[in-house]
Amino acid sequence: MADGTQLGLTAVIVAVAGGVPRVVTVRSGFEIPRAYRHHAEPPPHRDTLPGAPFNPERYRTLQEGVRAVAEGLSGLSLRYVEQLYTFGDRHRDPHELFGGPRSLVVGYLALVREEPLAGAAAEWHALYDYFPWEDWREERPAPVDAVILPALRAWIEAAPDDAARTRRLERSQLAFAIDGGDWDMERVLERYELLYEAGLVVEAYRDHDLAERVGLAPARPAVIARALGRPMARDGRRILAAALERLRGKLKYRPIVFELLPPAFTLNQLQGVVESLSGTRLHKQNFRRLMINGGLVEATGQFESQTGGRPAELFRFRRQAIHERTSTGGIPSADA
Amino acid sequence: MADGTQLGLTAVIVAVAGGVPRVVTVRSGFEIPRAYRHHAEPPPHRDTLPGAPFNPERYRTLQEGVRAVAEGLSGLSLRYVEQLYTFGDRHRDPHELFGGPRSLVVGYLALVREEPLAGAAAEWHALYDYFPWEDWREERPAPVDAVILPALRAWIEAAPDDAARTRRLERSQLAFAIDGGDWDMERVLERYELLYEAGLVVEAYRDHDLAERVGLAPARPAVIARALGRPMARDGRRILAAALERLRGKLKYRPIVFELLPPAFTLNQLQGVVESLSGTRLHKQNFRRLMINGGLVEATGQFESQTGGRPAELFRFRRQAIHERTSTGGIPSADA
DNA sequence: TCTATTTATACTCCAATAGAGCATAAGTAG
DNA sequence: CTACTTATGCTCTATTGGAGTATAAATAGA
Repeated sequence: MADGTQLGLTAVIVAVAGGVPRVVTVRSGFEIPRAYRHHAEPPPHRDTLPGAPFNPERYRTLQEGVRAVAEGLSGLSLRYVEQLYTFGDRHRDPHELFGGPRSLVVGYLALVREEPLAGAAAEWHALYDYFPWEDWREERPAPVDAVILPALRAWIEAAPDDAARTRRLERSQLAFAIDGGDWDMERVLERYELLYEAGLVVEAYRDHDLAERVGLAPARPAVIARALGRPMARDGRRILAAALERLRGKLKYRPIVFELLPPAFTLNQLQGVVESLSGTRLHKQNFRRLMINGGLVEATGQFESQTGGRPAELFRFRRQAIHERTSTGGIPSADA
Repeated sequence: MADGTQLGLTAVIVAVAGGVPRVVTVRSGFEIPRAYRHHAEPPPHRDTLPGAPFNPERYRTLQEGVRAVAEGLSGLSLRYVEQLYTFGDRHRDPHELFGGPRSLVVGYLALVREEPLAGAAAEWHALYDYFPWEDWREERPAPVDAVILPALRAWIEAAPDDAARTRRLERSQLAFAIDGGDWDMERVLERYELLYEAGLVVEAYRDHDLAERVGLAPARPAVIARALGRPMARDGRRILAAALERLRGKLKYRPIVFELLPPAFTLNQLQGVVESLSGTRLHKQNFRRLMINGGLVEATGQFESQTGGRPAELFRFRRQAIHERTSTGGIPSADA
């Protein structure tokens, strides 16, 4: 921009296959500028969300812009696109730390049916590799008790004053259900941000370290307790967290899961996709009841026999359901 | 930006007093560039949302940026700030149509307790002056049946082909409950966008007309059925619609109303604020039950006697309620 | 062929919640 | 003292949501 900032568009492209939610990443083209080579090695991790600077001459809307970029990089056809958030914090991007312009990124969520990737440099990665603390389908994720809670307690204690301590404690309660309370599956972004601030994800270290090496005031404390999850280039994981949060929130009241499924599917497949994204197990019979009585799906009369048991009827999404206020679109409660 | 776009920050500052939700506007400084004066008069309507270009040197985050701008222009202290959406459609801004750079705007929602405005050029305006079809507290708003539904039907008929007709019909059903169905109070932005496209708000005409005068391809059909509601400068009403939609959506599950109220309030005041924003009437006894049993508020033991009847107990917000998963934060159902 | 196992589907039970209304309390205005 | 207004307490009932039981229809292996 005229004022020395650059506007980028970034897409979180999500698909689910075999109960595993995945996201498209591309190889990062980031190189540390020559002038700074003696300061630092290139960051070791390169998973990058597909994106590009916005070209205002070419595209009438931002959404057209991301669509073109994301479809170009991945070779996929996006079935659903939704704006997430615009990120513009200083010092969370190595480009900027090495003297590049201040970068602003508009993040988008895109849903597709999983297919092999055409783009040379694009690949699918399991979503929960980036957020191992978010998948509660099998059991309470091990890192929560083993790493996160103790580290958060230490971080709370280490607050500079009482007011800060209280704030840290309240945020930890809300995001991670520290000291009892319920874990709210939707607060994905809050959890990531807290882990970043508490120094539990590598990106916090990277940003801090780079800032220091190029002589800028560190944005965050340098205390790194332990790195959790697979990192991403730039601010990628933060955008990804926003995407998962939006997805989980929307599952409850808008029928967007169907964008991830083939035209005909069994109720078990449907449930599997919902569970994989929401990160919890659901009560099968109630899920059934909700989908059918809620009018979200209708039977096709055809059957799938590769179920490993009794054949399952194939259903299709009832498009009219969108117009019916009763349909919650939804998710029943979690189930042990 | 380096690529000929400009990034602006815009705030929708909302307060409620006496059952009337209001929003801060400033006088627009927009002048038609000299070179184009012979083409057009300045637009007649000047209500403008407070905003300014983002200064990346000065502010570490976008949120710091809007805060400073909005507090500076209004003299208010913002109690709650939340990013809404980033708008970047071409041809929806007179600045751009007259040869200015492509403008991108990050919209924010801000909540305050209503106070007199210090800023010279800032003033409060009733929110529903801009969206007369959104206030269902007293009765079904007159413009819906008198203007909107007939005009939408004509617009649907006038579609260029069958596919477009179907799309227009489905969107109208969803947004305006055309042909029966329920009016969904939350779909504020969808309704505004539809009215814009159907030529029922003056902004559509303004954008089309300006585009034509400066020799650009018209972005929208020129058919203007009738102008509804008070217009705003630039893309203001669209951002305002996004703000109201977010507000209505959030009322249901996050306790944000309290940001609009004094520290102690009667349940009737609380209900009045919720009703004024959600645009519906609620069942008083059930609202009471939900607030108290849900643990959202606690009695102070003090009483307000200026009620016109039996004195009402004053309550305060229970901050801990945020941590309790049970509290819906919420709104009971509508009530005739 | 028979049996164990797996998955699908139907149905029931019960507790919690939400919508609606009635009744009473405690003020104010005439 | 009466009529009216708003506040507050409580009940009744239909709906919904969570959990469990029972039955159906396939496959795999003895």
